[in-house]
Amino acid sequence: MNILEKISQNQAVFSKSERKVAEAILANPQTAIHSSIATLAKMSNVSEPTVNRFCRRLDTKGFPDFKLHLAQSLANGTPYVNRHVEETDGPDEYTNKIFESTMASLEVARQSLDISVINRAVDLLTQAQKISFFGLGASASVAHDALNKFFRFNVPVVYFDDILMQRMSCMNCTEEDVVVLISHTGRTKSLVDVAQIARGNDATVIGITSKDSPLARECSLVISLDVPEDTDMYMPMASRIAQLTLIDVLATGFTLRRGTKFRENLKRVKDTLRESRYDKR
Amino acid sequence: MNILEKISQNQAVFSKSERKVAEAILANPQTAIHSSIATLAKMSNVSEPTVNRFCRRLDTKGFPDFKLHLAQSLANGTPYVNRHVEETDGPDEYTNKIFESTMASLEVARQSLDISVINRAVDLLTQAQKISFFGLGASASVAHDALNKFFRFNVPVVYFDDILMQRMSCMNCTEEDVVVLISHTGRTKSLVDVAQIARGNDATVIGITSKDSPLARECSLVISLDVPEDTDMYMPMASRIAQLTLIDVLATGFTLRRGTKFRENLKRVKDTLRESRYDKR
DNA sequence: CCCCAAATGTAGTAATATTACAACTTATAC
DNA sequence: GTATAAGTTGTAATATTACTACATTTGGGG
Repeated sequence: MNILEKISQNQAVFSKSERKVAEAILANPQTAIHSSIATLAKMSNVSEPTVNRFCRRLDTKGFPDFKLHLAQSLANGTPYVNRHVEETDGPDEYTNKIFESTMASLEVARQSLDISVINRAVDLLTQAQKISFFGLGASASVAHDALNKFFRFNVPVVYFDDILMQRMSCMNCTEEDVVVLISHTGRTKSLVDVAQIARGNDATVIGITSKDSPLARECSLVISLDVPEDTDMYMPMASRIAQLTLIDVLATGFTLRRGTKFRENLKRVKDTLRESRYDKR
Repeated sequence: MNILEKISQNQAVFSKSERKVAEAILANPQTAIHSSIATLAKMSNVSEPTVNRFCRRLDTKGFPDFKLHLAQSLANGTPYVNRHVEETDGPDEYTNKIFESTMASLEVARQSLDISVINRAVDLLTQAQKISFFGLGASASVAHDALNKFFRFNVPVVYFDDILMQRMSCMNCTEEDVVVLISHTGRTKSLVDVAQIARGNDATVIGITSKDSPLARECSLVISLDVPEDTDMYMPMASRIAQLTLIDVLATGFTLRRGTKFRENLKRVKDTLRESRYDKR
């Protein structure tokens, strides 16, 4: 637990002098971590052992250990967990909050991932005759991105953000095809339909969605991403980034499974792109 | 800057013994922060002053100060930027490495951002009669995502991933239009052309690209994102995530500028979407 | 092979933190 | 009100830890 919060919460437990120390630290934690026990004692107008006792009361081994904990609390850009954007935030505030909460969501997503499922998904993708990526709305751009990645692998790959095209494409599926469906909520009706159609034609359906959703129930394999979505803004933000990172993971797993020679191919693709570019000076 | 990155990057600068220290720390940073200089010296098979010199070479005041920095690096969910995926990595390894390096890149991107430029960009976007988002390849899906976001704002917004459509669209630009061009390298020829056409018609051109690139030179305003791209995989990964997060920032700035009433509109858009969904139990 | 510079280690010194204990404060019982 | 015990705080001694100055070693070039 964050030691700064701990200090402000345990105020009641502290003795008079200890509270002085707490105040001195809270007033300027950044200075505190760069001070010696003597300096901090002076700043708080108490003796050195008092500071030491203060540290121990917070379940640290002593002053140096306490400083380490404090340093870590300060390092986390997110001292107070839910850094939602406020009405009154200026550009620097909302920029930092969005970046920080995006990073935090990625961390949560990473921890919620089931590696064995990822591995299985990579298995299925490498064996596929044809891969389709479908999504709608915000998830459409994720599917679009997946197309861009897997297209380089020289595998037949398909992407549509049009419901009818998605349905028609799935009508012609075979059991050797893999269909990847992307949806944060997993409750988009037409995407659930697409899943059923694909399954009806024996295709393998991989869902990148939240578990226990209607879509999840129709999939052969579900990669569930439990990302806390910031609903304040009424737009998918963090969920989408997590999905994209997952696509990166799948693409990387794909290339690793294919071996070194395959990666030389990739380099050639990249080299070809260079012709459409201005030279790097 | 993250001191763990610094250690792995500066390997070349270190002397033989210093490298031993670096290895010992990288092998088990968690232990390192709880050790005294003597313990760490033993673990690395060097003398105490060597450890001290090692710390100073990393621009810290000494060993205790170094430990503080190290503690802060460990506290951030983002251990190393340079955790490249290896040939031999298993699914859990490459998954974690990709998530971690993505988070690290976001942190780097955040620090490289110029807030005043963001603020200016939000200004321009809110005043625009029509907003266009153009990108090619991997950046196309970012533009696609931007479309999805800004479309909800009830502003005329346009997106094309087709070069000809992009050009034609820019032919009809006016000075009240804003064109946002997305490109990691900023060296894609046809996108530079598009910038010139748009500028020729007095439109405002915002570039989300790397600074000092040919594209940057053609833009009215450049939001530069300096993200270290992992080139091992020959695919844009981190740069794209940073671009998307930047889009989130711009969209958020946009809504904040428009005020509360505007945000109620957004809620209605979201509520409308609900009809296409299965109910949440 | 020798010299010089860089690197590393040794031993002493300085700083910092911890402990033991004494003095003081406060609360409570009589 | 006073005695006493418990709790709090400070002082001074001690132990730990980090740093500095200098000696020794190593390695590379003439």
